[in-house]
Amino acid sequence: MKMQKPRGTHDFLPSEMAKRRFIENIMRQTVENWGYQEIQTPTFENLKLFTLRSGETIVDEIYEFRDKGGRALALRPELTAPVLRLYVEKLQATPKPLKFYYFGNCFRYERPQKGRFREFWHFGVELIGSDRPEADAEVIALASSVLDALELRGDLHVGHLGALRSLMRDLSEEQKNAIMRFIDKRDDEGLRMYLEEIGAPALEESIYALIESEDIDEARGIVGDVPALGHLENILSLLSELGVSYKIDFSIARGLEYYTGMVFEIYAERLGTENQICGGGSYRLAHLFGGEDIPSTGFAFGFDRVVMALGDISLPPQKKVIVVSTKEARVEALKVAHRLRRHFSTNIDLMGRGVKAQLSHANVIGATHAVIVGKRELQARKVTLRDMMTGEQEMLALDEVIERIR
RNA sequence: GCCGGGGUGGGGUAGUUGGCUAUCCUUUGGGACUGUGGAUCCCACGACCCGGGUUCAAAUCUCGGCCCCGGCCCCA
Repeated sequence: MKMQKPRGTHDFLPSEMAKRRFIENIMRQTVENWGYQEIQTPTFENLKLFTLRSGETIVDEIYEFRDKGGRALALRPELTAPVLRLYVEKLQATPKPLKFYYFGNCFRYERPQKGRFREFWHFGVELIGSDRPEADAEVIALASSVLDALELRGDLHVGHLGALRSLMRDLSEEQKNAIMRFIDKRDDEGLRMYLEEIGAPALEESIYALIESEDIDEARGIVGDVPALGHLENILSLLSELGVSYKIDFSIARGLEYYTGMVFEIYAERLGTENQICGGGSYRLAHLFGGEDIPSTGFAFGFDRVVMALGDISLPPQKKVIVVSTKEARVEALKVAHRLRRHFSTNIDLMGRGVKAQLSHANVIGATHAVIVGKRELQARKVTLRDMMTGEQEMLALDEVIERIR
């Protein structure tokens, strides 16, 4: 029986990898220019790191296992918790703010569909140590900047959980979280029934009025002049100054109980149901992992969805050299290839083919240049450079060849 | 976890009222062609997703599983 890869995973062939690396490098360059530094955490962590937070339901989607020492471990389902775990473990006494970025594979046991896999990649940043509007605005603007660098159009929605929460200030945490889930799911009927059940049907009208608010003043008219709105207003005006376009959206609930303030999501076109390519917000997690309470803001791009949303993109052309030789010049050809490999991607025949077949192969693999070494070249102490596009060729010294190809 | 559509060489396919050596294109390797690519011709390699059942006989019918695609649920 033929072996198959596990469900929901992917093999990436050279052309796909070239595209992914190209995209990844643009994202890296962008966040590094904003002063973020790369970190890497383990592929697996203690299971507890992911179950400490809200929602035991998420455990169903975690790849968990016991190692030979009986430790309960889990393949990471996301990277925010590991980064904050790292912060608490090693970096609490370092100058703030801390600005990190990561790119890594994550694992969730979910039903695969378009844009959703069991192994997928997250590219994200975490800004640790500031809860000022400038910090939140920077993270949003950075996400927007990543899209700009990729020349990808995205629909940015920004909200603040404080607005909804202040509407519900008289309810219990449990009730608030339940309502947030209904809103996040856009389950209008479920929400109405729940509000009646807890004896607060009057909330329905104001909740919907808030969700439909299109600016801060409108929201103020509903929930009053609460600090959350002032904070959001500051963030938004900074975004406007930076030329970032956004839509106010108080319906972003994110289902996450550790998100505390600003939240945002970015959607791309052409992706079907799973069209969210980025999610982020400000949160407090460090205290859950045994550290001092500290504010953080971050985002994560679903890298695979970004790749899909970009569709077919043309990559910068690469020089590709192949050294072609006759039998008597094989050793010299190896030396020539060795020299060329200090500068270019260079191939040499490994199949024992004749000159004609070697050139044919060069054509098949898309070589841009062929460097031919044979009896005549040996005698002249030169090599022949052939341009595979034009077919023009000329006998030159090897140093000249390197200059020509470059 | 639920619903729908699928699975034949590496890729794309024909073939199913059960029946001859499973069709064609492409790819790959070799040759025609021992110093010059893209063409042409020839040769070769290579497949019925897995398992059970029905049958003289299964790619074809049937049951279960696995996997793929799309949707639902969920989505830290």
